[in-house]
Amino acid sequence: MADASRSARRAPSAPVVADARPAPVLLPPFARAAHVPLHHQIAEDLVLTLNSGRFLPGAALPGEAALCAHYRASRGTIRHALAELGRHGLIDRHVGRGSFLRRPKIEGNIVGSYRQFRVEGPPLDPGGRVLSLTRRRADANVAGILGLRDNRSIFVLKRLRFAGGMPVTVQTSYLPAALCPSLPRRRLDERHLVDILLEEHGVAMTRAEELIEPGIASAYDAAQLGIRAGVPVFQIERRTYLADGRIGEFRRAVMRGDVYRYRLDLR
Amino acid sequence: MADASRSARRAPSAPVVADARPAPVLLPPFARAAHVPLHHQIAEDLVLTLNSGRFLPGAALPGEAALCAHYRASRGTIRHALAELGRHGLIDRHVGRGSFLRRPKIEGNIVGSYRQFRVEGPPLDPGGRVLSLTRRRADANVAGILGLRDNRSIFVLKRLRFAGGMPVTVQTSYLPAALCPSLPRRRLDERHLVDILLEEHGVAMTRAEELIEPGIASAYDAAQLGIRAGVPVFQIERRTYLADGRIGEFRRAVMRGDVYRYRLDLR
DNA sequence: GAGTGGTCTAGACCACGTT
DNA sequence: ACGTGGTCTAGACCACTCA
Repeated sequence: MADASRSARRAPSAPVVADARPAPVLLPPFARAAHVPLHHQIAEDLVLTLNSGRFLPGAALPGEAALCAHYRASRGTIRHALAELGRHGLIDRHVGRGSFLRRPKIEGNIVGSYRQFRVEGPPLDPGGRVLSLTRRRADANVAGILGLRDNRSIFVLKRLRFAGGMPVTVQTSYLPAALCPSLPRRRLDERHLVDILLEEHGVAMTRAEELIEPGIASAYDAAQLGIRAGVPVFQIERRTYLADGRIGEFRRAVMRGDVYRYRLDLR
Repeated sequence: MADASRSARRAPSAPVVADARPAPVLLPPFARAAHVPLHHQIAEDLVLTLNSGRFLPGAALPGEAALCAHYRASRGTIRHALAELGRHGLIDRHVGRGSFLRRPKIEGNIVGSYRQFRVEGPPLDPGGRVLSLTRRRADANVAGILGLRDNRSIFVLKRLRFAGGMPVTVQTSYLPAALCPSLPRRRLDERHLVDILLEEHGVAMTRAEELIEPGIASAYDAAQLGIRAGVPVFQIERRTYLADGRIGEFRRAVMRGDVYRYRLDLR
């Protein structure tokens, strides 16, 4: 079907307008290997073909039936491979229309197609130096963020944290006191907050969300971190959620920009 | 099997040590709805159950066979749902052992389990004001980054880019001239570089990688961006790759920190 | 109406880990 | 030896899109 080298598709009676429809994807011969999952081989083969640069974005892939024939595989296996490509953002799939080589979105939106991110830098040591730990009533601001009524009791915890012994981030955490009647200073020196809440209070933090902005080290932060005031740092807000959707911790952190950076992979 | 409420498992002759093996997951009754894919209903049901807080991390899920019976669905459907949960990082799966509620890794590593990131802020307009466009020989630095031999011809393009008419980022791009014999200033005003390379030179950029650091606006950047010198900005390095792995563009950018921020979702 | 991808089933064989 | 998840097949019905 749909052999693009045939020019007959270009409606002979209509004026020849640049169709903007790229030539469909043509697959090279395929030989399956042993000892590696077939769906994986097929996915790899398709990735190689589609990334070869021989086809334009928007090009139509063969239908699933055609792929079954070409790869001599069942539809389930083909669909397994295609689903993988779809998740990786290499192709778009539409019922009733077909599968298409994805248009590169790398620039269109500021980031169209996600991929992965990493934080590059040394891993944080557990715990850290407790700079202060107080229990007080939530003001309207914090109460709003934590989703509490005003005047509820909260813990405010300031810690300096290290990576391989080097101070790298100053964190101020706000926690509803209801979650953890006690919060011994000692434990916070050497353990992750997440672990303490889970193992000593049965509170599971399942999800977190971070907002990252550039900032400038204040004199106070700089003194703690051993850097000069005014140098660039990351300012990070984190909300950590409990299983039921409530916020278990709200945290503001200042992280050294000379030690850490974020890496994004886009496709 | 493995009914943890039976205490017989705790080797009666051995001393009673806390086994650390959490109670297995017990599923509530399930009734399927109409008009929504079964695998999706099952996945949702499992998410709700696992996130309910009734089970500890590490708890074993029923085997696939048991799930088939419980949900009265075929194994393919069950596996479809489980694969989804696995991808979302809610469960860990191990051949020969089973599936388990995932242990929260949110803090252990600086980021144990990734999820997604977004850039929050207005989308970039295509094109932008060309501040300068020169063609010159690559010095050792740029040649090294682009993977070229010294003295190869490159384009150096400085652009001010906008979002909804507001200047938001200053970009300096380095491109091997071999990719695009011509690079008309005019086109760069109104089109994405990626699109120009693809449609006018048949060069497809398939992948990009960004490094993000905090920085401080220089007097020059600030003037272009309409902000004060010294305010925090993002400094972004981007390498964009061709299908064959070569670098098609190396770019340094300064982006307003008061307009954009990064959001990470961790699980 | 023909072709597309989405869903679902039933059954098979396998390598792996535990016991 | 047994149960686990991983792979693969063959066949069915559906809703959707397009000509």
